[in-house]
Amino acid sequence: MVSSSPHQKQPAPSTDAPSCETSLVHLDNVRQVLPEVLETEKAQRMAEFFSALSDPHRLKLLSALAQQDLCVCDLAAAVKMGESAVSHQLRVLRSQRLVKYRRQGRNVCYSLADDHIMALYREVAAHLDE
Amino acid sequence: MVSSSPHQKQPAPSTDAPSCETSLVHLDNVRQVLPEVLETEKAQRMAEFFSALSDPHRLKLLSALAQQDLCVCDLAAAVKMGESAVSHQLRVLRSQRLVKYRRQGRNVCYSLADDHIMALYREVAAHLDE
DNA sequence: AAATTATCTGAACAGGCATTCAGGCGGTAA
DNA sequence: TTACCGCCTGAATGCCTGTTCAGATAATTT
Repeated sequence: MVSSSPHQKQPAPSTDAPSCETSLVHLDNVRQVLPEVLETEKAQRMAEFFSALSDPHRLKLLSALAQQDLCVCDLAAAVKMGESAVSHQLRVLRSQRLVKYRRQGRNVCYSLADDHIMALYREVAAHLDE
Repeated sequence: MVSSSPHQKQPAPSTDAPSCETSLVHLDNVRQVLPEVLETEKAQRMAEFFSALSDPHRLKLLSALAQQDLCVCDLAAAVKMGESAVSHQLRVLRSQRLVKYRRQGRNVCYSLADDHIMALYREVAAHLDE
């Protein structure tokens, strides 16, 4: 740790360029944190994952699957959506490997990808109920 | 558990209306799962929470704050965004109580709301690296 | 084979969200 | 007080996302 409390004007940066358009940053703090900031690509992937969970219908689908494996038409009935809409949403969940599926006759049976997901689910539920 | 494998045509439902437009649902499954499906309001709140995490810039901000508390202009420098944009994003994070803030002189210093958030963060990172 | 059922897909439209720009507010220093 | 700095806010624009409808594909039944 270097200096920590806000704003004693940085005179002239020793090595790097100032890199800040308007405000006077605390270069020490920034330099310390910068290498730990999530890389863009990783941040992107993580954002896509959370994005898959950021829809109430998809969360309902997951909560239904947490109970038992179900085929598309049952899911549609359970969450009261059209089957096409469900199919689209399941595609999103699949793309983030949140659910698995297998054919059973002419139905397609969906299930949670792993328990891991449930753990996360409960973690958030706890946060919201705090 | 009642019957579980797909599609032996339900003849006439005993009590409830069929409630499905096109496909033949497995009423047993649906009835069993239905009461466990996330209520709309709760699903909504949870979706909003995940939505706050579904942006790479916000995740970068959080990863920076995970390292140490920072004021807005430092955050902007750390994640290479404009300060106004950062401010808008911080508002989102605040609205979900992901971050706290306090004034320090004329700066506003942000920090993670609780460790809880970090646990969740790591959980997801693990899922993505699996 | 033809018909039926379950699911998926693509295009089109509507609604919501992130970014930018301009300006405002609160705190600090001269 | 006046000037300045850090941060916030609101409106406007462009993009991304969810839903719907129509049609396609796959598996089953007659």
